[in-house]
Amino acid sequence: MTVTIREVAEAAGVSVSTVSRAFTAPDQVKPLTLKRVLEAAAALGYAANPAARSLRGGGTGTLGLIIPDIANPFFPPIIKAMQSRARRLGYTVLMADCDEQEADEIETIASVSKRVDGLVLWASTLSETRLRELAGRIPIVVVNRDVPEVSEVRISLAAGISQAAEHLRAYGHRKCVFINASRPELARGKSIHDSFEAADLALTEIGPYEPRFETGVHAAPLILAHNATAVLAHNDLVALGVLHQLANLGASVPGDVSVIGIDDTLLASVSTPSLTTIRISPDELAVRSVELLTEAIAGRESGVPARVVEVGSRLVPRASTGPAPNR
Amino acid sequence: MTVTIREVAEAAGVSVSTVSRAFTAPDQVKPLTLKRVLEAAAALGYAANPAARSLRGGGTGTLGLIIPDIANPFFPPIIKAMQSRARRLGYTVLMADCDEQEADEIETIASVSKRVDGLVLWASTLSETRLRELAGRIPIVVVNRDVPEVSEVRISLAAGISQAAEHLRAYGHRKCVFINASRPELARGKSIHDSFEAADLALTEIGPYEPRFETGVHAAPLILAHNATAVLAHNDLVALGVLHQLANLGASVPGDVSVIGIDDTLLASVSTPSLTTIRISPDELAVRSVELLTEAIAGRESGVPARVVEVGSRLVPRASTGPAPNR
DNA sequence: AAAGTTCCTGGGAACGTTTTCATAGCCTGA
DNA sequence: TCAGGCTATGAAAACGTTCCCAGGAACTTT
Repeated sequence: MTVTIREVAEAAGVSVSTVSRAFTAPDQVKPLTLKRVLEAAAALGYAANPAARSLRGGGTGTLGLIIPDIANPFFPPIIKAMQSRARRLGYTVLMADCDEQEADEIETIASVSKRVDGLVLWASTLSETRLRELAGRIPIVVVNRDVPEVSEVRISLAAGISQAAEHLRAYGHRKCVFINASRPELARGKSIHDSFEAADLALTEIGPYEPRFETGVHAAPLILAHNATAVLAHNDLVALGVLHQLANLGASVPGDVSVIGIDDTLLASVSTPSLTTIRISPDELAVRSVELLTEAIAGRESGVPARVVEVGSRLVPRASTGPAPNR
Repeated sequence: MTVTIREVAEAAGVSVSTVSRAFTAPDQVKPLTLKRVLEAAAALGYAANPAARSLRGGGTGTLGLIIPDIANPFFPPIIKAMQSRARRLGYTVLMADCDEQEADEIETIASVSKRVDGLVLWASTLSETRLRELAGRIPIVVVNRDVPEVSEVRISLAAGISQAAEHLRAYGHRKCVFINASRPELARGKSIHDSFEAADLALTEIGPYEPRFETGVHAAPLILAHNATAVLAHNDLVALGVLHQLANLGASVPGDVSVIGIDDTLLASVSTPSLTTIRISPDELAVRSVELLTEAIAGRESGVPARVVEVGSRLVPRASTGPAPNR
């Protein structure tokens, strides 16, 4: 049924070794022979069997991607970008969602790790010990987890946050609320409070809550109660909750309150008003993590040291921010 | 480095055959022996090598899922549901996005088809001939493509559409605009016009356009120009474009115009006002397609005939629809 | 007690590649 | 002209399983 290397060899009048070389090391076979082999292969519709190849030890040609929740609109563009990037390097991406559950993540990793050459773990729920142990068995790259001797892609919101503060200050705002639902990247480096203070903006933090739409809904009246004229939300989804409830409360955006999200998901660009937000480039995230992972795979034997790369952010001003109201 | 069946056999004092049977046909090995093998395997941390298994002919244990665009918020919940369903059946899901490009789809299928036991093709761009030819080589299930002798999951919007019509009629609407961007499921069976006519509602169709946010933006003034008090949009995204632009034009929703979307994506539940929409259950879609595919895989040899199953829809009333304005 | 069954286990081939090693032909340089 | 090196090719082992086949042990049945 399925056409193997042997049949190609027969058709081309060469040995299987030569056919194999024609695909994996074309420069080692005489041009004329190469042509014959390639033509025979094309005529028969031959495609190498990945199982046999990886059994022999050539790797699986697949990169694994473990994501906490695909339904979070932050991830699809990243997955997409990783796929196209990986494809260009000859890899397939095996993506798995693990519902933010540690048990699911462990099970998923176990079932996937034999099928891939390496793993990108997004916001893993695993303990540092477990991650290091895993890294000993298979090349991994973690995103937003700081574990020694493991390559990491680190998101930095610093630029976006300080741009947001300046943006609000330029609009004359003085009081801002931050709706916190625990982003690991905010716990690092210069604090969000420092950035806002640097722009001479008073920042009140509320939470931590769950990162859901309802959190924004619940937070909206608190913003008004604090007499704040601006909000920075944990992410776009929470910001949309704020927008929703402010409308219900009769407060206009940006007339009475300016709202800023984080992530620049699809949600931000299609809301009414469209949402000013802090963008983290999915393409850059994807390119970096694939780069780090292929690097780790290539250096598996030779022991290339782990690397950390930082991916920045920037403010994308849209319609949900504007001049502070005069009081 | 990696632990194989042979080492387990040695540790348990049995042959490799027995170890293999302990995992693939436990009832064929004596309980005591089984216990010894399982313990040895656990102690060594043994996990079967999928490459070897599939090379031998046991299938890959993977289902392929080809999607036109993951960034479309309709898909993530489906992918998620398919994964959890497949996992319960012992399968892994290999998802690939192909950007709605036929060339990408062909390439993707080629690179993926050897790694999976079967394929679910969502809204494939492939010709019917190609699909049938593909079906001859590997079990496939198509979604929303009608090709003879190939199993299909078919989305039916009939129920949702007629509920939408009745819903609007009950609110006193008489004129409605439909923003068309070509959904194959609307071209089948009772037409959308018939459903609206049955509810005594005049329906004006505009388009076809591209299914984008901007399409809704562009369509909004046309709705007012038509003197319609209700809109049915191609999907939630387009509906959000309408919402956006109606707000800019000073028309209130649902005060002046009622808006209905299709798909019930995340967008619908987080917009302001929240969007009345026609829901197609992602879980049912996922369960059905996995079911059909595993069926096709199991019946590969025995030649089980292709099946078609229909997945229904229903209206989810939210805040974007209300009483028609008095004129 | 012999013959037939059933149950459990082990040996070994096969799956489709890649890669090491060997070999044969050819070229280079003195 | 011949030693030595390079190039192109083939033979065969190995990767980790599964599964067919065979055989021994333990039961039944007569």
